[in-house]
Amino acid sequence: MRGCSLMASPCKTQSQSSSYSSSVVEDNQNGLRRGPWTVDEDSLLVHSISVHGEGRWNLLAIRSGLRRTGKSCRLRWLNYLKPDVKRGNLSPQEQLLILDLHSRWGNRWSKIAQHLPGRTDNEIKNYWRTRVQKQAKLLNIDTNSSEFKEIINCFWIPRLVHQINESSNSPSSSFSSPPPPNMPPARLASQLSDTDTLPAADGKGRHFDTEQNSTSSESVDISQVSDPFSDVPSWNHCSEMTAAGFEYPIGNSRSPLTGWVDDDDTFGGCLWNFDGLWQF
DNA sequence: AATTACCACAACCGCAAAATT
DNA sequence: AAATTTTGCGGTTGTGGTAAT
Repeated sequence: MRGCSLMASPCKTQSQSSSYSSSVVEDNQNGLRRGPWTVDEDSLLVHSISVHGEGRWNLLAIRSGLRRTGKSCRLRWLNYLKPDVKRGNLSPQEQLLILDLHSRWGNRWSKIAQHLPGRTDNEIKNYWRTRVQKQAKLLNIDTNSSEFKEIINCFWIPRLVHQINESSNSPSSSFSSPPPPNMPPARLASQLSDTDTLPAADGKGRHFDTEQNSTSSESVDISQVSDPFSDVPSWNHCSEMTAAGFEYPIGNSRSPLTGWVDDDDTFGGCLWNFDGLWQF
């Protein structure tokens, strides 16, 4: 795997991280610190929260003696320090759920995160940007386009389901990202309750693409959301073109060698190459 | 061995809603 | 009721690690 799965502490030992402050910026105007958190700061924040509890972040920041904004403290706690935050790679089940929920809710990261125990909106957002949008970019397709959504439905999701089935069928599977044993199973979209549906309008003025907006302007019909684990593929609505083998969008002259494989006959003889997505 | 490019992720920012005074 | 503060969200940027050259 390239890169570092985690930034501040997991890539480093405690002592290394303690000295990991070269990039910390001191705001001269009010003496506040910015940038990566040190182990000492983390300890201070955790201790302060254990004493005063969560909330009132500005006050907490002052009480703790941390020269950080309340906002920064809140973010650090919620995205990293909170005990139930789950670290590590997203399981195929989680990826599947993200794809499914995003198709319905768009960039409602926090809402999506509510259905992935231990995962933060930031993590899901990063996943989407670094994995999903990367693929879209490679294909020169807009992630909001119907083409891309069809690719998700016809290739990506089936591939994930395939991998999940494979890993469940063979305990010794070498699948690189098995679900954590103690993790509560993430609910599938098809298992969401009615209260999970979107209201007619959230009134928050959040911005998401118009197509998503139009979709989310009405309650989601759960019955129309196929179970991705079902043996009956939900991608059977895919067009003849994609079922027979996806063709590049008109005008896309990119070489098939860079992102596609056609050596797997599992899903119609032509598959998007997702391999990189599995190898975290 | 040094440099460059890319990647994943943590952290910051601006904005708006909600809560409090 | 208005003003102020706090909280939460989504978008964006910055950083360090690693692979490639």
